[in-house]
Amino acid sequence: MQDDTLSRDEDRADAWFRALADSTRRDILRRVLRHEESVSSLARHYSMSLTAVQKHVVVLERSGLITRRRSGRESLARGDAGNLRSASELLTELESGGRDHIARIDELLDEAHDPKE
Amino acid sequence: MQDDTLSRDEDRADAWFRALADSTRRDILRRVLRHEESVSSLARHYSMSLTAVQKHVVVLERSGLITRRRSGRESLARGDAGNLRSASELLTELESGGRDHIARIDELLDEAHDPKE
DNA sequence: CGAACCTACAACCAGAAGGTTGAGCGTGCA
DNA sequence: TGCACGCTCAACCTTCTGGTTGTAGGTTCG
Repeated sequence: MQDDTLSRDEDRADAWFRALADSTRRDILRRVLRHEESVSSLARHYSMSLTAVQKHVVVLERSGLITRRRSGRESLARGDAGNLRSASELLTELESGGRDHIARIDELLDEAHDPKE
Repeated sequence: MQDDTLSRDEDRADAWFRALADSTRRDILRRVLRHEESVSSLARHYSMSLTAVQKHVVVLERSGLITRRRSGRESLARGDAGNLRSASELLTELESGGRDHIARIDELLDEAHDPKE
């Protein structure tokens, strides 16, 4: 469970959209895009267990849409605007239905950075 | 087949990103954004059963990212640029903060005792 | 030190996802 | 008419998801 590099581009896109396909995770992402927040602080906003929220944070982290740093006993999460923008641009490219947009999408995926290296 | 209104906005967003979180479905979407294509024609591009591809098309259709029309014995799928744009804009909104949205969600959660129905 | 706090992780569970095969129905055509 | 084609649906299987509870380790502070 620790050795998946999300090597293939399509896998990375899968992870982005899968992470976004849950309203709780989108809400967490909105929050940590504005300011760093700890897992337990995040958990107080939702009517589910701390563990459930922690799992959502892990999903977001592994997708690359957020990063985390340790501060004492807290784990502070922050949104990764770069990767979110890459996901957004991938959609924009789909939207414009460009003929050679597939090559363009490869570019976008290539410039996305891996989570937690 | 169109009585599933996906009433809440968040449910619609869930469906959008869930539909996008699969590389086969993204590929189908790319194709039908360019030109209408039948289910069996789409299926010829992939190494899976017709039924599997048909299910992917149904997922895309129910998410609103594609529409279908009947032509004789064929079911022709076409990408819905409007809803795809909405999904894209939702990401852009996330990207740029979305303060109002968070406030509104907090209100709703404060009122509702049972979120998530 | 001891207590409270934050995080992590394992085990478990119900339900959804993604695939298969097989049957069946409407449509087009030789 | 008969038959191939395109699609749909049901049933089934396996894996993944999203939630739970319980246990435990590291950190802060009285």
